[in-house]
Amino acid sequence: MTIRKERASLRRSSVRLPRRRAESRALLRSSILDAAESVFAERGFRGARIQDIAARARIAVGTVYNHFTDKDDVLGALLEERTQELVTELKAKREDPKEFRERLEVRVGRMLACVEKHWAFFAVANEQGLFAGSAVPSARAATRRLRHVEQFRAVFRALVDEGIASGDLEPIGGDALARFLGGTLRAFLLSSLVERNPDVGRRAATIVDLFLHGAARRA
Amino acid sequence: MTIRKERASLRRSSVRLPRRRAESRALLRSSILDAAESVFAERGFRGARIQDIAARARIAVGTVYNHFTDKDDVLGALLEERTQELVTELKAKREDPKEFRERLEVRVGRMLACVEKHWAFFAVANEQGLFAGSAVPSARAATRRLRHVEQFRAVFRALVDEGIASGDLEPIGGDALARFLGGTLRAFLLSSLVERNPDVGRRAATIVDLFLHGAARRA
Amino acid sequence: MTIRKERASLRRSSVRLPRRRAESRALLRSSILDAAESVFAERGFRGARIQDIAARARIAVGTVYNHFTDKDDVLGALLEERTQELVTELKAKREDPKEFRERLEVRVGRMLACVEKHWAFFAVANEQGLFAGSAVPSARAATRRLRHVEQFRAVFRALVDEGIASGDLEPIGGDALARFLGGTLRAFLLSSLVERNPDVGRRAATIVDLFLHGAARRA
Amino acid sequence: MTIRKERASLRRSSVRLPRRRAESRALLRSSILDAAESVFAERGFRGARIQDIAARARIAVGTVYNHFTDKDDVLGALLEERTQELVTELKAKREDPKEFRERLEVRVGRMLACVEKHWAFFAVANEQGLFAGSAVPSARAATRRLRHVEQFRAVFRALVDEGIASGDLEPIGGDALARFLGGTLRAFLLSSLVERNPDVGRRAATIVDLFLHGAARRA
DNA sequence: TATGAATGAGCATTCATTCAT
DNA sequence: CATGAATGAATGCTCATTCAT
Repeated sequence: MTIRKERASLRRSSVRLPRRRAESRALLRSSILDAAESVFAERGFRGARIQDIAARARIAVGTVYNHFTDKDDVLGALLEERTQELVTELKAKREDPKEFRERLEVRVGRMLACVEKHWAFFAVANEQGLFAGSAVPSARAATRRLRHVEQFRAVFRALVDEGIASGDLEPIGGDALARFLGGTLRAFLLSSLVERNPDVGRRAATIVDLFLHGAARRA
Repeated sequence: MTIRKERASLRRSSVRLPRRRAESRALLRSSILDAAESVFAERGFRGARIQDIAARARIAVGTVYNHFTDKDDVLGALLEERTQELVTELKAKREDPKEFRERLEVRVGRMLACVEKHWAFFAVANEQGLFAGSAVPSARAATRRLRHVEQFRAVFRALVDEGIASGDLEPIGGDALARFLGGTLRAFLLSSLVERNPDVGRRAATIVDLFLHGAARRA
Repeated sequence: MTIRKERASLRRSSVRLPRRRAESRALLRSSILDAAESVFAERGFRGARIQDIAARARIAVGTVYNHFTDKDDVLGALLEERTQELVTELKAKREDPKEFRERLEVRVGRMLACVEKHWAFFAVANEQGLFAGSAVPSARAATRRLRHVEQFRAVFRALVDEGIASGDLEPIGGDALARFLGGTLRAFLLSSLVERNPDVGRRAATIVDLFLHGAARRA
Repeated sequence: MTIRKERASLRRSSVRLPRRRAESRALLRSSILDAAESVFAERGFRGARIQDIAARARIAVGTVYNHFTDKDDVLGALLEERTQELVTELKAKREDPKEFRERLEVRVGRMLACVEKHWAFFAVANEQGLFAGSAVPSARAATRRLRHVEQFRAVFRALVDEGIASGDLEPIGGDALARFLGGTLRAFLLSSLVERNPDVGRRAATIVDLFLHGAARRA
């Protein structure tokens, strides 16, 4: 309704209309992905019915198919989109502190925040084995997923390599450390999902501390 | 048909037969669970067809229903059975060393061995959120699962509590440490699944080391 | 958009425009029918999607519905249009020769030419049972079709009746002869579709010869 | 019911049961094909719903899929089965008369009888272009169909070649004559479908007469 | 009037479950 | 008990049709 009025008053150039259309198209696509994210999270990929996704997005089934070729495509697009968003968030930023431990804390904090926002995606990603292959869904999706797994791994790897380079981490295999970091994060991410503890900063500090110095009693 | 006749002619003692029957029944049940484990691991719970499970167990579909009420029941029984087995394996044993770090290594080692043997179960358990709730399959199964999750948690918790009690671990929240241990294990378990590195002992040492002292460069 | 503006600037007489409009309307309608003809021929009526027809006519789906009430109507209009055209072509013309055999040859020749031009329509007509009821699509269309079948039959019947009247054909039932003529034509029409033999005249002669004297060895 | 009783009284050997099963399986398959034949004939291939076929066969939808992989497979099997039956019927038999015209009459008569029995199949075959390609259904079915078309052609061709060899037919191209015969037959077959004239013999004579001597007035 | 995205009824196909043998 | 064919509800996907622009 609002949109229609806006359009009427804004009708200025022949370029305007297509732009609007593209916008609304993108909006719809995005709301389908949002709906899919939550339905996938609730019922798992196979348990999710296109009908449910459509209903949650308040559109008709057919409309889903105007934006995605099939169910696999919805999943693929979701992983693509969210992975991109998250990986961007996790990469180093110019304003990040220089000292390793602080850098780590900042970035782990960002990740926790992300997860809080997109916990549903994490459930999906986990089911799809994004954090470590488990089930074997459709072959088509599988190829696509590999790329995403790699992206995540690369982020953790880069983080760890930085630490090794700066002499802040033990020069054990970077791969093992990356996994260790991932595992530590994961352990607390999952509990965040349940507990909804809002103090992200403190948790980040705890995580980083355990990652760096372990659980052993310190003198 | 043939089998029944043979049995009839072999009838030896009125005690013998029931025992045989019970044995063969248990054997069949067990082989169905084995089949289910691998099929669930390959295709996920919803992706697995009773038909596939039956085929892998070299029996007819109907036979599955003579042993389990429905698909959910197969999953439930599988989780029950394997969880039992694993938890038993993970609990302290009398012959375990007394010193904490060694105790830990021995038990982590046992766990790695378990996983190697039952990697398929871990895939299933992971999908079912046994290690941290994600997807929400059938409600019926959900209740049952909670118990399993608790059993696993309890094992880790006990392990960590021992360490805290003996003064070997920082007295942070036992829950957090239990999660940390779980996460660290998980990180390496998953890679074991892929890499199939046979040297369990060395990996256990690495894991325990990281758990205790973290990844930071040591002086 | 552009088109509308151009039109607006070209507005010359109040009479002109409506005529133009009517013309362009008819043109569009006709191009939709052309598109429909080829798509129906390729995929059959039920297999043809309005979308395909629109695409082939280089218009939007909605436009099809501005000219026809529904898919059945497109088919109906197509049959109507083409049947009319063909029947006109097949009827006796003033310049046709008087002698029966020659008349026959001329008209069979015309028919062959028609088919060559509208082979796609024949495929459609055949599917619709225009040459002999087979499938039973929608009831609405069925009524309409009957009229077309009758028109075709009438043409053949008239041709044959002429021959009987002039004493050139055996006075067996006119209906049977009409069918025989139709069948003979059909046999060669279909091969024309495939072979694309351009010598219409010679084929017409062959057909007429077989129709008149049969396949038996002549002394 | 009857079957069950029979079985009880006949239970003799372990071979008996499988044989029965195979029989009932074949029976079911056959009744599905019968149902499919009539539904395809009524609504066309695409218009026919598996549900309709199942209903007409008085079975559940799923049962259709226990016997055929998909809808295309049902069509394919139908064409296969019936084509085989018909081609067999149309081939020369030892007891056929030696004289060409009589041979022809006998065989044309057999064909008419066949059609009367399987008129529905002819409608299907016609839609599928078995008698002359028109619509283009699924690619998978297409390959299969080609074989059937060829079988039919071969039968007509053989018939005509016999006539040419024996000097009873004009040595025009055998292909053209085969088509002519096919067309003539077809013309009357289709009318049989409608008229249900039972006197097969007389019609066969008429057809053969027209095929051999044409429609021209004889002295 | 042309456009093309949205709609949702309709259909092919799958698969958990039953049950006669 | 084991068997496996039959069942039919459930679900992904299609496509004729509508309607706001």
